[in-house]
Amino acid sequence: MTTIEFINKLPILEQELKEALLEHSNISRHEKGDFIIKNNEYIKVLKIVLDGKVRVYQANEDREILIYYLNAMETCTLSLSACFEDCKSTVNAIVEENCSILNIPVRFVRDWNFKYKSWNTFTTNTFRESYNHLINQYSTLAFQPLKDRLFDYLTSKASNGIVKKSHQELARELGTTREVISRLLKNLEKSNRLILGQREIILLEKK
Amino acid sequence: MTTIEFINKLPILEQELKEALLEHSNISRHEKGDFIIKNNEYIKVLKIVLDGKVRVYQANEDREILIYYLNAMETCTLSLSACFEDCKSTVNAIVEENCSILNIPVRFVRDWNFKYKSWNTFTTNTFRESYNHLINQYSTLAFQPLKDRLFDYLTSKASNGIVKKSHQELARELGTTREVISRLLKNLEKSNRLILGQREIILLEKK
DNA sequence: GTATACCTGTGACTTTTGTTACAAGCCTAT
DNA sequence: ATAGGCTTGTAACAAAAGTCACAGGTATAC
Repeated sequence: MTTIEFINKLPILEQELKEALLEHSNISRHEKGDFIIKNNEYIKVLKIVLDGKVRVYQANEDREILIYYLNAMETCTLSLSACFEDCKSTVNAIVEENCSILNIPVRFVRDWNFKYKSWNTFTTNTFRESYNHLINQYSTLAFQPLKDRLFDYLTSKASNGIVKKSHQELARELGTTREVISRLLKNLEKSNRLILGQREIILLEKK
Repeated sequence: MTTIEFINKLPILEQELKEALLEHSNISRHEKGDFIIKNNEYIKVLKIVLDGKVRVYQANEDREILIYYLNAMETCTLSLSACFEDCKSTVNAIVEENCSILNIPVRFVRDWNFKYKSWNTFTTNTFRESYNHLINQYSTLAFQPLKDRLFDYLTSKASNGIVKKSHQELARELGTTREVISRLLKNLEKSNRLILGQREIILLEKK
């Protein structure tokens, strides 16, 4: 995707803003495994994924937990947040599928926020949606047993009832370890809620 | 606190905005135990606490978890979020100390966001700070054992090394049950990290 | 093919957290 | 002073999650 194609997909009305976006942003390409953002590094640009897929997560010594995935046309809310105050990242972002990223220096993002109405709407919506989503994740984490979180997560990620992920990946996404996921999946299989394959899980319940 | 006193404490520059705030907002007073916001109700006003204290939390059948406290001069980020899209609350908010609340109908909040620069800064900062705070809470919840979360929470809430809360209150704030908190506190006492009293916990470590 | 890295299964055990049940202490209002 | 409600303690048990150790399967690259 080119910058122009991207801009035309955004709900942006102002011609001037379109030109500013073209002038001040650049596109970078990244391979699977590249780090886009590292914990404790300063964030200097707003990152918008044009295509591919990026995993944004927090890590402690031995475990990780997913904050969000960035898919095509999605904006990294944390780098948006950083646009309004110089700060270090508290998360990592790693490329899961080769991707193109639109980079916009933070000062423009900040300025445009009051200058262009559609940009203002864009940033506000990004914050709002991310915040609401995170609150839900938070109380799910607090209240739901892992078994349920796992099953719901599979349901949400399935396409045609199939999830193509390894147990290790699921563990990283749900903040636990591989063995625990394997055990829970096996239990779910025994109760006929899914079928396990090699890097493949077939769900037996419709949404 | 009056609306005018409040407005003068805000980092608001535009005279016109000050007048609009005065004209379109109202102050309501609430007693301890009142619900300000209930789960599943529509949010129609932005709520800013002028004084007193409000607890905003999520609940499931038998447990609760704190989202945030609103103290004097603090804004309910979730009601701010609701200003930009009609939606139901996913949380409850209950008055913990008698309070005055400034209520601003959502349509003004939305309009002012692009009309007045200082209001725009105010809303953006509110979102940014809340989002960053919640991300931290999230990974703490995912990775830290309850014992550590409890101790850190006590440290953060202590004034002069003392926390005046019952075990039940702590359980509600940390998303668990009273018995669990009692047990963990007793362990912490045994390892000389604090001293337990009646509705009082004396911390034995400096920050 | 075979080496290598990833992927899955699983038993045994530990730790953490939640549940149930009950006893007793403290505080406040009448 | 005493009743009722909140507060704390605690044992015993159950369930959930994490850890360790090892075995064997699968896929891919050379």
